[in-house]
Amino acid sequence: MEPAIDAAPVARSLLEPHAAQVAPRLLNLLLAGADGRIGRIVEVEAYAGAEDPAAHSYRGATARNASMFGPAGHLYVYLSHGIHHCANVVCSGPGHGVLIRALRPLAGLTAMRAARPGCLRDLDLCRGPGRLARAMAIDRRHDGLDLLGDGPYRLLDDGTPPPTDPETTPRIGISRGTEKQWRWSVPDEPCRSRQPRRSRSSPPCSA
DNA sequence: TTGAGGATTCTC
DNA sequence: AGAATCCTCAAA
Repeated sequence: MEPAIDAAPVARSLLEPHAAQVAPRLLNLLLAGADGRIGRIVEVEAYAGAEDPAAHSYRGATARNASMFGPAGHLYVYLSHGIHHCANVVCSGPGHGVLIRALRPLAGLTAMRAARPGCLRDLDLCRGPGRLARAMAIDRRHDGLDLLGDGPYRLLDDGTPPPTDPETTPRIGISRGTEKQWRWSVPDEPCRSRQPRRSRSSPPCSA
């Protein structure tokens, strides 16, 4: 048996206003879903609407990204590369959202394993945005869903504060806005996503 | 109507 | 390094 988890809903005011302000606050909160699946948020990225060329919302609202312009605390889910779904928490800034990039699995591991056949280690179940959406059974049907109500997916606080010294790095997998240090993660957390493959054109890591 | 380009992951 | 895989959006 997994231990019971005592957690309370998150206040909507936590998601105001700017995604880059909100993102590090989400570290160590819980994402809960169907079949008792719960994971602790250990890696996030901020996307900030019209001021952020890397954001899907950069050029304004479209059919795909409409939920990014809706109420804070709702989900924005998109399909990446025609294969993987990725989940964001919408912030109050227009077109702002926080991409959840990795979770540490806490409960509902059986359901997560079943959703991710071929995943060998529990550490890897939610290690990456596409993987965690799969493990939590999140897809485009959940786009726009409120995470702060009584819905099937909820953002919860079990009293664990965000880290005082989160690791800060550039965002992963984008081609514009790469100068912004808008990726945050919990230090020494094994369930963070892998660093991207070093691109041919970028200089090797000196050592 | 067309086509280039993905907020990724897995395998070779 | 390359593939899988399909939706989105800007441009024509």
